[in-house]
Amino acid sequence: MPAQYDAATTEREVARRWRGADAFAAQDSGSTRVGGHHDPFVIFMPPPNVTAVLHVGHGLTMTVQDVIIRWRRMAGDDTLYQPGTDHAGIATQHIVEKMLAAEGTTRRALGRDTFVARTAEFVAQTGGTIIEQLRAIGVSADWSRTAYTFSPALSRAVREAFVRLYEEGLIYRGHRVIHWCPRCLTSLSDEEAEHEDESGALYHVRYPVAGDPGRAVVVATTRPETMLGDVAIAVHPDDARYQPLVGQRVVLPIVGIEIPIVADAAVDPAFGTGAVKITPAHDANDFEIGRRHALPMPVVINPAAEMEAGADAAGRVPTALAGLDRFDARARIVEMLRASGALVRVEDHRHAVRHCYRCNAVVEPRLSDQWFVRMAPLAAPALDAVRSGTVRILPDRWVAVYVNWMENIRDWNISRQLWWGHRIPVWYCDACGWQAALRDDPPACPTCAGALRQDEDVLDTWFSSWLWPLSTLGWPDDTPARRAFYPGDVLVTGPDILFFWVARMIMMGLHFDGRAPFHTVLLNGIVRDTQHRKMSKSLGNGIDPVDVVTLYGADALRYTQIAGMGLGTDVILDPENLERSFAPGRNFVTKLWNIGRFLLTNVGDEIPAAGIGDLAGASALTRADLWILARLDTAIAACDAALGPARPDATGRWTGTDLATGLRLSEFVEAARAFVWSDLADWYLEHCKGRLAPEWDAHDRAVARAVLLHVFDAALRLMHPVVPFVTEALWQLLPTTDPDALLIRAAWPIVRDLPTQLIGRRSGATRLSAHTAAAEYDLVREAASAVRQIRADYGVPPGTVVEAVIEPAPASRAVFVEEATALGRLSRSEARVPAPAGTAPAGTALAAPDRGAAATAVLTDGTTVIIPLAGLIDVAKECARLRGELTRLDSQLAALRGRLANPGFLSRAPEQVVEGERTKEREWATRADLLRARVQGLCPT
RNA sequence: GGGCGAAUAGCUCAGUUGGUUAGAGCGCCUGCCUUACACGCAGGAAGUCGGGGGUUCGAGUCCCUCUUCGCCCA
Repeated sequence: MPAQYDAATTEREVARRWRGADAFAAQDSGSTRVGGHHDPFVIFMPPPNVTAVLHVGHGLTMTVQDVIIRWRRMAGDDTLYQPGTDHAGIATQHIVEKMLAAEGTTRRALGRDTFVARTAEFVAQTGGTIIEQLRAIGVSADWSRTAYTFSPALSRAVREAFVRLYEEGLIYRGHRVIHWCPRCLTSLSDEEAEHEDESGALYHVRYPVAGDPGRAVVVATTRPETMLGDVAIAVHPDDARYQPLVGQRVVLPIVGIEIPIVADAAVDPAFGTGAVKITPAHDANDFEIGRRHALPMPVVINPAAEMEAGADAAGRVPTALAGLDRFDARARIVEMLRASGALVRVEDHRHAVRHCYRCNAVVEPRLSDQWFVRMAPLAAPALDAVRSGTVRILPDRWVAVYVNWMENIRDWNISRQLWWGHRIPVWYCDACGWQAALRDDPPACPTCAGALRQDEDVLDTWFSSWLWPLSTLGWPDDTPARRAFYPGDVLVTGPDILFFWVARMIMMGLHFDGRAPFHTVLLNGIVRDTQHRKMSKSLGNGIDPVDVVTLYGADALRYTQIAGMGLGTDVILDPENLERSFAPGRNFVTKLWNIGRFLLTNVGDEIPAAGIGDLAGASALTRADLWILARLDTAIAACDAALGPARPDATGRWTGTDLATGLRLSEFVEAARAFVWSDLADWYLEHCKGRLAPEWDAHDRAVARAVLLHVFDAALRLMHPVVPFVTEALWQLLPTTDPDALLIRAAWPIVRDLPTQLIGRRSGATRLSAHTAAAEYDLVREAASAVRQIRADYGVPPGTVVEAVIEPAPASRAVFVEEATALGRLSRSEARVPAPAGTAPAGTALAAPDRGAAATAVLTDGTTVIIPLAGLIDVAKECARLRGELTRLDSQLAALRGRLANPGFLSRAPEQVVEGERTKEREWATRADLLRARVQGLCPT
């Protein structure tokens, strides 16, 4: 075995083996739902944009999913990790349009069909990039099922869904003010128009009353440029200041026309002056007010966000302003208002401005015709699914956010004025006015046989994404995959697409299948830099996971991300210092490798004659063996507790604490890591060094080898979901591994029934429970630590073997007598346990070492460890050390005794707690007495 | 403006229904190339649990309040 772990070579080799064994493949026939023998367990990968390159956000989410799926695969489930990409309408069209621009052409010059073909070609060339990158970080999805939202099969699902919803009256065409991105030249949904706080201004403008120029109404607005489209002023009906004016008319400055003053309850009397201008074509609220009052809706801003007299706006845009960008126009209009004296004042004003989530341009509200999904009927069951525990959200604080959104749901604009996407399957007959949504392209109008025209727009990409769990499994058809794997289990993604995607998938699953597509939503954190800024391309603070894989290996990347991520918390990484960020992962992988190296070189190729069960039966296990086996059980239990439960019980609903239990991957990896490093490597391996020596008893050496192999094998299984490559490579090297077996499909470790009794090889006829033996070994470890601490305190050179005299507490005498050699090895000491006072020959106990020149430690059970350190000891220092400890212990004891003297505590605290405190009091008192005696014997008063 | 959440060691976070001496990783300090590993080993320092008040035998944990920060929705 090479001394240095070579991640690149190993990962390539292991990946090849997995590929050769088709290790990621899900079996339709394996699911219990279709008569198989394994519970299905399904994760739908959030499809990355087909043009995307892997970033740390993907890396994190996909790694989380992969850890979960590998865990369930080993636990025996029939796992499906469903991968794929989405066609990303706006983003992809953007990229191709940029390429065209570089070639000096445009999509309009090419025409729709040519442009779409060109884009498809681009996707075909580059679309596989992110899939290859995901493979490189070890994502074990079933790549044979890789789906694509724009594939014929998934497009059919999209069309079917549209037509059904249309037929059900849940899709309709609406005429209203929507969010418009003037750069992408398309409409956006509410979710795609993101709020961003900006400092702006509130302009107070004077609108003189018609026929009475002395009087005026002052309105406050943040967008003065829209005034060209004003059709009214609105005030609250109860606002006493304006009541007399309602019904009168004011003169619109600059334009010079008269508009009415209306009363509407939607006006907030406390905002600004309490009077607002109404621009129905350019503000969603104003649109509603305009409709209520049957006001005209003149359009004064064009799709490119330039001032232009559009529908119903003849004469409203002065030539001086026509063609100006909306922000330039704002400045000019403010100037004009100021010059005419209409501008009363301007005050600073912070407000949320909507921006396009793709290009960040300021969104322009625009009056237009769009297709909408009626959301309330779909939201009700989806809301109920979460409320009833059919679907849980982790961390559970997101439930409130989900509920809040669902309760205030608004209809979803699904039209996009793009060419790259699923074209809306609605046809119009201009001749007779016939209109329909159709599953198959119609040849001609069924009513008048006239020519048909298909809707020009395409669907929001999310309209295909919300079908993902259904469409990837073959919906609308009743396929074997769908029968086996729908509904799925866990959905992992970032909270930023909770509404965009997760909530809508739940709606579609419930609507078309009757069952939610998964029972658990896990929202992971966001990857940020050390200044807590979200990593992004535009900030240039990103980390390329592929770089990390090259430098440190995929395992290091995965380990670092998982270990650094509490449930739903952000992961902080330093893009400037990859070494600092990823060293923990690399170091852990190296540690595992070196444990394997030690073990394999010492254990050799022999398969142990006996398994753990046999050894226990043969009473061959030592205290240390039972200790490490007990620690392994503890670790497995801790890992299981951190990860599970995998699914709700037979009722199909999460209840009680299960609503917020499990999928704590950082706790899982920490439990496994602590076992590997702190228990196995730091203690058990060190302990075994003596037993593996050639001169050691052959039988006990064989026992140690068997235990080592068993424990390391289990450790590799526990770690495999997080660091799959190095664990698979090491596991292949174990002599106990079947040549055809793969760790990826090996069984998840289970807590075993530890042998309940031990007749220790060197402990005569002592019968001990495994639990007691393990607890006794903890005492040995405590003694070793005490010796090490004294060594360090007194600067004993590491090579020097010191003498350690143990005066055991009566109950621990046998332990220390039997484990003296082991203790010595762990602490570089010659440990001896003198016979109890009275039975030892005079002068052999503690006369030999000068007690005055010794350092002392008192263990928790009352055992005293004495290290004679003639020449090194400093009585004053030792006294200070002991007195310090004694003082600390005494003050704690005083607090404890105070509690036990409190009648309220004794009468009201549970018996168990009181008893625990009493036990503690006895132990502490013993220790304090021993320490006090030592101080009195050693220290001058 | 409405809603949700957070504040625990220098940093990132655990801390389960109130009950040991509040933990982990990283970082920091000291000493070590002890033949698996210096990507390591051993030892160590470090927290008035954001401030104030309350409930309780007992509060990091429950309640109120203030401060600061984050997210979602208008």
